[in-house]
Amino acid sequence: MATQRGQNGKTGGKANPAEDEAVYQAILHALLEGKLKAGTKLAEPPLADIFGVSRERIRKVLHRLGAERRLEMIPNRGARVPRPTLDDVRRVYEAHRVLEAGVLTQLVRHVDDALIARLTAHLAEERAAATRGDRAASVRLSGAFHVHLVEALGNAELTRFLADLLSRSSVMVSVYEPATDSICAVDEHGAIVDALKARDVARAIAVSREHFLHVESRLHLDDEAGAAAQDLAAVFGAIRPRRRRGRSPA
Amino acid sequence: MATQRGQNGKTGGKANPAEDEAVYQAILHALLEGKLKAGTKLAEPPLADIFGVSRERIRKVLHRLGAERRLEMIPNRGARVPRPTLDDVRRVYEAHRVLEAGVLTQLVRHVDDALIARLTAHLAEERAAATRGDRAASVRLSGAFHVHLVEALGNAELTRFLADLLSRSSVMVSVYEPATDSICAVDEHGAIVDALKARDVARAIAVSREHFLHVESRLHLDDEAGAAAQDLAAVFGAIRPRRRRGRSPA
DNA sequence: AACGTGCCAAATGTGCACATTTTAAAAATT
DNA sequence: AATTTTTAAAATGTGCACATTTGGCACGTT
Repeated sequence: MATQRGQNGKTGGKANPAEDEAVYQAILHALLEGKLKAGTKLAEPPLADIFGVSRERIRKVLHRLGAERRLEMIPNRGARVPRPTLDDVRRVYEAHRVLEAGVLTQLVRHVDDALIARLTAHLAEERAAATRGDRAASVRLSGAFHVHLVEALGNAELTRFLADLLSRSSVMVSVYEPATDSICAVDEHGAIVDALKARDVARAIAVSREHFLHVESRLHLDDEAGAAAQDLAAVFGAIRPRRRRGRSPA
Repeated sequence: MATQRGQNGKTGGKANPAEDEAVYQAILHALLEGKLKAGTKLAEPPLADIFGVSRERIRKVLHRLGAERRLEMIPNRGARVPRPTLDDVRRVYEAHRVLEAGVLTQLVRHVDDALIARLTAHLAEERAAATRGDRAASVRLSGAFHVHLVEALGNAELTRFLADLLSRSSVMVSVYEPATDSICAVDEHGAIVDALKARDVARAIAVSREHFLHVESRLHLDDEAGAAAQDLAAVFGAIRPRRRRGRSPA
């Protein structure tokens, strides 16, 4: 058997329903991790080769990521990792700021001791990570704080919006690294909790606003994203060693 | 030629790139118009037959609509028009309310005479439609008012969020018809503009909040959505008269 | 040597032929 | 007769074989 078929010997076989998700998660993870540099071309044949799945499998995932605006799809020209403008980043941060203002407005009507306790506990975690010098944990917990705020409302739609914004901004930090230190200062998060505790909407919003503007002001263009980014199999650690379907006559 | 092929005689021909969009728009429009009742099964073969395109074309569109959460996709079991719970509708309205609170908070910082003028003009349109008794225009303009508010911020992300919520709630009104009269009272819209004019954030938010709660309170279950909904070709006015690929032997 | 033109390889897009699963209807058993 | 089992038809999922388009490279012209 010279030519390698999909994954099982059958012609139109179906088989693994979770394989789509695996490929999707792999590419998404690499994207969120910042391993895929902006402007990188994601061609179907090499990816199919790397993951050891059929091309249509890759194709479906790529188009899905395009629909989620995580990849830039150009008709007849494939998928590329988007190169966000500085304005794009600002727009995302502004949207996050506006959304959180609404969340806080609604949240002061439902604050109870349990919520304050949870947020306070989270602040302790953040401080611990900060003093520990664990930068990765700091970034993660910093984002999680804002997630906690929306989740307190228990509205799946709003939670989804914020998750969308957060994932998008986390991609962008790889291009416009917003700070050498932590993304969000723990003190500012603490100030938001204090304002919530006092049921002071105006102050909570003001602090939140200042907080975001503070982060935005630190953004600066990291102009090393010229082009390059020719890595590919190196990004995904050669998940499955499988060669492309050979054309050898016999 | 007994069996009808895709759309051109070729086997793997590509051809019309806008045909996907046409089918997508047709189904989306029928969905937003409320012509497709909740729970209706959208099978691929009949739709391919109706629109006169290949099954994979339909397939792609269906999955896209599923990714947008406009259709309920069940693995190996196809697509159905979702049957939103009353909680689902409330959640969407709440999200809209919270989002608009944030928008208004940000908007009072940027109000100028031009914006007030535009909103006032829109209010005039709404009143005209109301006194004219044009219910369709009233519903449309009522939604457009909230769109105007976000668009004033000039943030594409926020505009997209609101458009998403608005389209979703407009689908739901067909199930839980929120009012026999107009969706939004023009007076309440006017009150929001007044508060904006006075740069009074708190009042603007309060009015907006009451406005949404008012609409939500009118929601009631229209329990005729048992099942039925067996229409199909009737919904789409038999866009293209083309019979399915026949199995006739000769 | 610089620019424009034509050609060839690679990549994307699409219909089709199956395999698999689901759904229903018919048949058989209790 | 009602319920379970069997069976066939319909529908969904997937790989593959093309057609179409794109991009680059060689060749020829000015």
